[in-house]
Formats: sequence, C-alpha cells, structure tokens
Amino acid sequence: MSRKPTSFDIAQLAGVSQPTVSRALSGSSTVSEKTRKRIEAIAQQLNYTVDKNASSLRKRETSTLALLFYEDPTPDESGINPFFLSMLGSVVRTCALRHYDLLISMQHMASNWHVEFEESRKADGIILLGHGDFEPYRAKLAQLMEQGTHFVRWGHVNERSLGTVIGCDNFRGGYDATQHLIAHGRRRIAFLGHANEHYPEFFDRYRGHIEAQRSAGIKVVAARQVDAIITEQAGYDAFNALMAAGVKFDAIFAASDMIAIGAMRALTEHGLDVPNDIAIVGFDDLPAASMTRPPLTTVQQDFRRAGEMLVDALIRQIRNEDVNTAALPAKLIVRKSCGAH
Amino acid sequence: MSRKPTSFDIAQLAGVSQPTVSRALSGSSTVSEKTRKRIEAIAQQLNYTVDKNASSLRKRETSTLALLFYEDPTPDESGINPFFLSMLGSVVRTCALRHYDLLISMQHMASNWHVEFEESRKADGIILLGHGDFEPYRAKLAQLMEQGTHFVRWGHVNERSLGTVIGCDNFRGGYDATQHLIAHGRRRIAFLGHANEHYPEFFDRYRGHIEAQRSAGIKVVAARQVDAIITEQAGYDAFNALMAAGVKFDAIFAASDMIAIGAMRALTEHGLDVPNDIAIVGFDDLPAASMTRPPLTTVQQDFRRAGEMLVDALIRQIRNEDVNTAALPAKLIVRKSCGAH
DNA sequence: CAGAAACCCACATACGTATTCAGCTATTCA
DNA sequence: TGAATAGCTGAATACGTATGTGGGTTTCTG
Repeated sequence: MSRKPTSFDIAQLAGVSQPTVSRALSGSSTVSEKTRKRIEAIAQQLNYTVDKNASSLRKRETSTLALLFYEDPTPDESGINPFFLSMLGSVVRTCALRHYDLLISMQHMASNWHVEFEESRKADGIILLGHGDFEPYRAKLAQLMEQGTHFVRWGHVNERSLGTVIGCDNFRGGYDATQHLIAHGRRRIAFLGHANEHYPEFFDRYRGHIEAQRSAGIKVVAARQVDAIITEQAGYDAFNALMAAGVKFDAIFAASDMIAIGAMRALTEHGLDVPNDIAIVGFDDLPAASMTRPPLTTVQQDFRRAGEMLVDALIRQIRNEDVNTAALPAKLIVRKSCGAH
Repeated sequence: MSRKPTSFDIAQLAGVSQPTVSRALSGSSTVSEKTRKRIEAIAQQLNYTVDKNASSLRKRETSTLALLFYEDPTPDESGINPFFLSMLGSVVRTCALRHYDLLISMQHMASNWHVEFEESRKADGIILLGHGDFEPYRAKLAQLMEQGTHFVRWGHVNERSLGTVIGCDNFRGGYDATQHLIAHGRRRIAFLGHANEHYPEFFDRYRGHIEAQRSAGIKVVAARQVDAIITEQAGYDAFNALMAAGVKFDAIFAASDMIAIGAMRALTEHGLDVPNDIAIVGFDDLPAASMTRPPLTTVQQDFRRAGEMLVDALIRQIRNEDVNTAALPAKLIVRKSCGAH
C-alpha cells in the first residue's frame, strides 16, 4: 500500500467499522478489550497515525499552541531576545509532555497576528513573549480578549493586567540586588534601564532599587538613572552617557544582563576595574552572565519554571479552568562582579 | 454571529456559492474581477480566515514545516544548543516570508519522531538540527529517506551524505583559523574538540587544522588534541586535561566557541593570560563570542544565510524541484584573543 | 443571424476523522 | 420465560474547504 493508511484501512483489516477504529485508538471504553487489542496491533504494524488535520477539523480543536515573539518596534534582522530564547527550551519540552504541538512565529506590531492564529484554527491558544514599549500592544491585547482568544503572556504582573500574565517578582529582585550592593559598602548606585510605565518590568526593578536605598537611608540621585533598552549596545551607550555627564557612582544595577555586559565593555575601555572601581549586578541570569569576566552577579529568573507555567496556564485557560496570574520569585545569584567576598 | 464565519457565510452574503468564495480568495482567474472584489470585501469585514485544518485536509498539504532539535544522548533539561538557537530567528523569519508555519519540537533518539510528523500530516517536511555522535542517527535518516519524507539537515557536507545537507566549510574554517595563529607566531597549537568520524563537522575542522600546520611545516603533535563536545564545561575540562598531562602549547584552536569560552575560564584560573600566554581562536561566532574578555577571535558561520538556505532547500524538495547540498563559506573574524595586532 | 468560443459560476463530491443515534446480542432479573 | 438492561458495534453524518464537471450566459466570428 503506497497511500498513507487511514482508519478505513485499519477497519477493513480488523473486520470492523471505521468508527470502531477511531474509538479504539482514542481509548473509548465502549470498545471491547479484545477488538481494541486487535486494532492497536494492526495500526502499529501499518505505522498508522491519526491524520492531524482531519482530527482537528472534526474535533474543532488543534492540540497546538502558538508561541509568538512580538518584537520591539525595530524588527532587526532575525535576532530574538536571548532572554526569551532561554525560555524556549522549557516551553518546547512542556508542550511535548502535555501532548501539544508548538507553532512558532515572530511578528511585529504592524501585522494582524492577533486574529491570525486562533481564527484560522492553527492553534488553540497563544503564548506571547515580548519586550519593549508596552503601550502599543495594549489595544491588541484588548482585542484578543474581546475575541475570546486564549492567551498568556510573560511580563509585568499586577492586578490590572490584561489577561493572564506570568512574570517574575521584579520589585523584589531590584530590591535584593540593590540591598546586596549596599551591604557591601556601595552608596552611589547607578541604574541602567528605562524607568517608566512604558516598560513595566524595568520600572518595577527600578522601584525596588529605589526602595532599597530608601530603607538604607541613602539619598536617591536622579542623575544616576539612565535609560537603556534590553541590548548590549544600549548598556554600553548608557554607561558612556553616565561618564560623559560626569556622574559619580561606585556601583551599577543593570536592568538586564545584556545591559550589564555592555556596561562592562564600556567600563573596561575606560580602564576601570570590576568590582574594585565599580561593582555591577545584572538581572535575568542569562547563560552569558556566568561567562563574563568577572562572572556577573545577577538576579535569576527561573526560565524552566517560567516556561512550564506559561504552558500550563494556557492549557488551563483553554479548558476553561481557573487560572491565575502569577509572579515567580527572583533569586540573587552572587558571583564576582559585585565585590562580595 | 458568534460562530467563526465559514466560506458558506461569505457565499450567502455575497450571493454566490461556496466554491466561488474559495476560488475568489485563492486568486483563481476563473472568478470575475467584480465578484472577487465583493467577496474580498465581505471576507475582510467578517474577519474571515480560511480554516487551516479543512484546507490542509482537502489540499493534502499543510504549508507547515517542522523544526526538530535532535539532542545528544543526554537530553539534559531544556537546554538547546546555543548554536542552533542562533539559527532559529532566521528560520522563523524565512518561513514567514515563504508563507509556511513552523512547528517546533525537541526529541531525542529514542522517540519515533521520524514517523510522527509527516505521517500524521502535521508538516510537509522537516528541518533537522542536531549535534553529537552522528552514527546513531544514520538509521533513522535512512528510514526517513525510505518513507519519502522530505527533510533537510544542518551538518557535515559531503558526497555520501544522507539526504540534503546544508553546512559550513568546516575544513576551510579550521585551516584559516590555524593558519592565522601560525601567522602570528604560534607554533604549538592545541585542538580542543572531538576528532573522529563520529563527529564529522569537528573532524573536518580538525583536518583543516592539521593541513594548515603541514603547509607551514609544523610537526603535528597528537597529544595536543583533546576530545570535547560542544559545551562550555567540556572546554573547561579539556583545558585542564591538557594542563594535567603537561602538554606544552602556546595557542588553542577550539572546535566551538562554547569550548573556547570554557577553556578561557579554566585558563584564567590557572593565572594565564589571553592572548599573551595562550592565544585562542574559536568557531561559530556565537553572540557570546564578542562578549568575552578579551573578545574571541573565531570562525563565523553565517546563521542568517543558513536558516534561509535550510528553509528554501526544504521547500524546493517538497515541490520536487532540484535541490543540492551546499556548504556555506566560513569567515575568520579577528578580535583580540588571537593576539593579532 | 447561427454557431463557436470564452467566460462565469453552481453542483456534486472528496479529504479522514469523531460523534450521535440506533440496533443487535447476550445477560440479568422478576 | 419475557422483558429489561448492559455492552458493543455499525450506519449516517458533520467538520470546512478545494476542485472536477457541466451548464448557462455573453461575446466573438463569419
């Protein structure tokens, strides 16, 4: 037989009807044990697999999830944020464990991905991973909700969030990082990263950073905060901006590891030493963080757990079960760049 | 209307039959311009999208490609080889440009992915990305070919390869890297990485490495080659093994950047300096390579191009067009770790 | 003006599966 | 023993689209 075998073929060989084959293979209890065994054996032998399209069409569900990287306004060629790449493995694995397929796409704002996936029945739900200015996305998310599309998002967790969000305790992470620097004698700590509502995650880290200083009775100097998006180059530029402005500081809390790494590069060019001249703490614990010299002290986000939670939350939502937004704990990982002994 | 609109709904509103809607939206020339416009307007207004499952079922093709990471024997939790992650963005983007969806999965040898995807009509073809000992995969690939499954693979390019392979000119890369070290006065160059047929890509890099030395009249010392797989830890261990064995060397050519980075970590712990004591050249040009200190001189593989070629080769294969295995050029990127001025 | 060609479109049907409904056999119970 | 019940299975059908076929109208041609 050259054609791909169908349930009819199996049925004929087993001497039963097609519906019985379908029932037997899907584990329905209304098929006798004996005929099920027989059918399973034949299916196995013919390498029969249920046709995904026919099955999805009939069942009206796809057992597929979509993962969408929605990019910053400048969709630069083919780069995916390393932070999200780190989560990918876990998402892929969790999907497999839950018997879902995973569809991947990369879109920027302009496109109409928000109707695409569920409308065309390619996936039962969407996992959204994106950074950058959040505001432009708000309308799209609202539309998704209105459509009744199932989706979860990695991001800033708070009560007013649109839809289900899984994120990290950014405030606490920022607090701990800064407190750690303070505990090791630093008093003039710069913050590299955006610090406004358009970047809610960075903003939370910043607020934690401020709060830690307040608690320690340190006066906050506004000039020590410099905007920076998530890239290495942004960190490099931000550091140079600080230097150019003549700001005095003895430590840096960077809103992401990439920023920290860029800052370290600039810092080296200025002939400064980490951590003796300037201590640095990053955020994310990317794989790259442990490979810098000196290794970067940073706030760890649990990627593996994050991927699992995203997938599971989405599946629960698809099944109309209760699902809560959740913030994962942030954990300070002490290496060398902070000057702790 | 709460239901998702179907082509019948559009047909009714447009006062035509369902087949006409289908033809109009798929750009068939047998529909008059006027009715097409009308149908398109209505479809647009209702947010109509073709049901992917029904369409795939009927057309017997899915317009979906599958990307499969097939992992080393130890499927360690959720990590994906950074080399392949770098290619992901390009693959995703190219698929989008070609109007294909992309399904992602991660499997290890034990599973029967080789029947899964095309048999169940989830995808029209498979892109295989994997490293590690190649031999165990040979049988699976043979079975894929026998089934007539469309697939392309990133890997070692040679005439006897199974199926279509896209790869990099590893021999030339190894040659250039080593020659560069020699040109800067190094004579005792260690090679960190496997050097046998089970790891064909590494082996080619090794052969290039050897050839460059031969050309320069340098005696090859077997003890300067140490096995290492693709991980950072492997590089770290390999370097320490060299030291423990008392091997003398003034440069390292690492078969991958991760290995190089691991070696640099070990080297630092030994109090050695890069590049003064030991010069290092890596392979791959991962994002991490430019962020080490000193920045790593390495052999660049063109990820963007690679992703494009993989996707396009697969699509050509699906369309039964001619498709050739191809080797992309390798390009030496000179940074600081090699000691060039 | 007749016949042919060109142009549009509707009818019927197939893709492969899952589910509803009804029927049939064997068992149980009164 | 007759009827009710449980336990299995088959017939019919729907999911939404794409395409082969044939029929009707218009336009072209001589």
